Amino acid sequence: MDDVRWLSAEEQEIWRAYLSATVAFSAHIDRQMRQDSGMPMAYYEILVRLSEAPHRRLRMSELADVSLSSRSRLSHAVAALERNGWVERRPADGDRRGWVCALTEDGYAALAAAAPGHVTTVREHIFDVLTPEQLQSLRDIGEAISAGLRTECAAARAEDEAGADACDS
Amino acid sequence: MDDVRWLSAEEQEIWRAYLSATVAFSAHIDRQMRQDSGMPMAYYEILVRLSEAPHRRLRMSELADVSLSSRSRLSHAVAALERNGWVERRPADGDRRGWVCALTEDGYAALAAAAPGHVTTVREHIFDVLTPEQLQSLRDIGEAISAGLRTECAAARAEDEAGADACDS
DNA sequence: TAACGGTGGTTGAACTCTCAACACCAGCGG
DNA sequence: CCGCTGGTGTTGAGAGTTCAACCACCGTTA
Repeated sequence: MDDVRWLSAEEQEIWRAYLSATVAFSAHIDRQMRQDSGMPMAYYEILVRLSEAPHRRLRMSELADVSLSSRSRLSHAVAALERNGWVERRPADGDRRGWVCALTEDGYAALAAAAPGHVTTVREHIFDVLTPEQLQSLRDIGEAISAGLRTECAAARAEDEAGADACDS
Repeated sequence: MDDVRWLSAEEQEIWRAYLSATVAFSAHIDRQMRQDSGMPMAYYEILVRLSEAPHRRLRMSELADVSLSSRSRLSHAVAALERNGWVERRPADGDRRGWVCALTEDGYAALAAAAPGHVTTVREHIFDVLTPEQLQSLRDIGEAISAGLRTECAAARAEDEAGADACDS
């Protein structure tokens, strides 16, 4: 385990460029969302995914998967959103363990109010500063990284029969 | 302000690819750092920047800038790192307002212990899954996004004489 | 020297996230 | 019918972040 493949000087520059941009931009977009709409980006993502689901409702576990959050985080987040009157929790029919989370009219209105500012921020800082070629490359890069994370989870699950494989988001 | 330039279907796919990858990867690398070294990525970044500074020490404000964190966050973080014995705070000479933060030997040892696992994770999920062309593109993309964020700050400062321009990281 | 706006840094409260239990139920095998 | 394993979702405590004051000090100006 001592033969670490350290980063070359050029690799370090690439890694720093990636890290700086993603950290700074995610901070920027999160701050924009909090200031203009009073919720963090993670909550906005939950509302978006709900709004795109059939009947604007989703099982908690599915909602956790698509909104890129852990189950525990989703539980806390939905509790907060419910206090705002933006979502409702109802028992799932057919499985007395499960719950479905449904977007309310107020929640949809809050989402509609938040969307313009969010989209404008994304356009200004991503689509307006990158060339079409860079955007295509960005898609490929994102998919490659996501695929790499998924295959690591699969590999960990396969070779690790002792459970607890730490691969939830 | 009603003419929002919404995202096309293809733009939405690109944005989703970017968002999924960055959120999932940052969660992954943060979890790796917490499990293996007991500190979040933000703290590791602080130690790294300190270790690269002359005499392994830096003014608080400079440290905040290079480690991509707000002043408040850095204050709390350095307080925690100081409790671990990994950094020390000393008054800055020449300016009785300021403080310099210095990496201790224990802090350097903690950084050296954390680095291999961190670098391995970065290599496996970035450099091993992307082509040389994609890596070059990733650097350009990161620099373009960072530049866009900086120019927005400059523009906001220029046209906004009422102060409070919200451009700290 | 006294006032004053600007900078450096801290603090505390509220909020969000993570982690490790925990409760509950489904499905299956004895 | 009971136990057992696994999946669903929640809870509470602790850690980390944000935001809005706040204090102390600098440099400038009157």
